[in-house]
Amino acid sequence: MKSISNAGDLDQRVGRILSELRSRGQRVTPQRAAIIRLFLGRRDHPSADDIHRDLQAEYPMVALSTVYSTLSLLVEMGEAVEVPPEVSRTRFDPDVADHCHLICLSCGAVIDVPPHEVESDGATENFIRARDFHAVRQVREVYGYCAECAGKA
Amino acid sequence: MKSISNAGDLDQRVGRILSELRSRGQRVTPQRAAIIRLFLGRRDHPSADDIHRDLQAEYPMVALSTVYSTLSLLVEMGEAVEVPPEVSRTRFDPDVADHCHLICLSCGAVIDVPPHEVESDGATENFIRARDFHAVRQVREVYGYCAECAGKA
DNA sequence: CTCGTTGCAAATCATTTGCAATGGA
DNA sequence: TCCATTGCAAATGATTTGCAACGAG
Repeated sequence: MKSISNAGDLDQRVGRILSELRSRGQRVTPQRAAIIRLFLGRRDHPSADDIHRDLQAEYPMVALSTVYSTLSLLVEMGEAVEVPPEVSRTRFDPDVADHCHLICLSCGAVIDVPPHEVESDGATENFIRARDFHAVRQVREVYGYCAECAGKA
Repeated sequence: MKSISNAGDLDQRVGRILSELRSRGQRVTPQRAAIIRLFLGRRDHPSADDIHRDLQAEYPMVALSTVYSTLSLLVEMGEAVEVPPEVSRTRFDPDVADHCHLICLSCGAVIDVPPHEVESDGATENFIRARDFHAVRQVREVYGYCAECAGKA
């Protein structure tokens, strides 16, 4: 279990990111800190709008565009990963380790396959190297229907 | 080499699809036939707009919305696969076999990894089965920078 | 005090939709 | 003939952008 599973680890990661922001000459505003803490604490794959909505309770005045810009910043820093919008909007994943997603084509749910369930793929690695492709992340996306949606169909 | 590599195979696949359309009670219009033939003949991953542009030469009056609807039809029939819009727009892949894509985050290029370079992943299959997830396709998406873009950076 | 950041509203851009006209089956 | 399909234009919905006010460093 190397994942961020408790408050201590979360605070540590948030702190590290805020420091890195400062050292990059960028500012740590209350909005940013709130967005980052809330996002990193989630164990699912929220959209920018999800984050924005969740923020309303404590910070009613955070603009959606600020949420977008902060999430982009995290992606740029390698602290978040985008899950492409198969069903409507882009989702963001605070787990940046290479892993596998099961994406439901009906409800848009994104289910994580734990890393230890995913085998590495030596042959593909060789191909990537041969092509001189600089991989930054890889995700196996399995598209289909989750148990619930398959039941309804 | 089981892929569609020559004109005969292409015509055969186009014919099969047009027949299936008719048998589904749907109509085979000149626009549809043109879009389908042009799309299936491509060995890359065109966007709806790419197809529309290529069509202008021979069929100046095909609407972009018609291209969209025809491509959706192909996806629904299992004759095309969507590549989610990591960089701007959705691309469509006429190769529906499970395979692997290298997606360049800079120029948006989609490079295919030939099927025989991709190992199957037994552990993930087990997880999928255990979750009762009905998989319809899986694509390993490797995000990064192609040789050309990496050179420029 | 300085600029990076914010909130807002307007702009963009891909994709979808409404609808009357068209033309395959 | 009948109804699926078309072209067009307008609508949608996510994301981005322009800009003046704000506030962290």
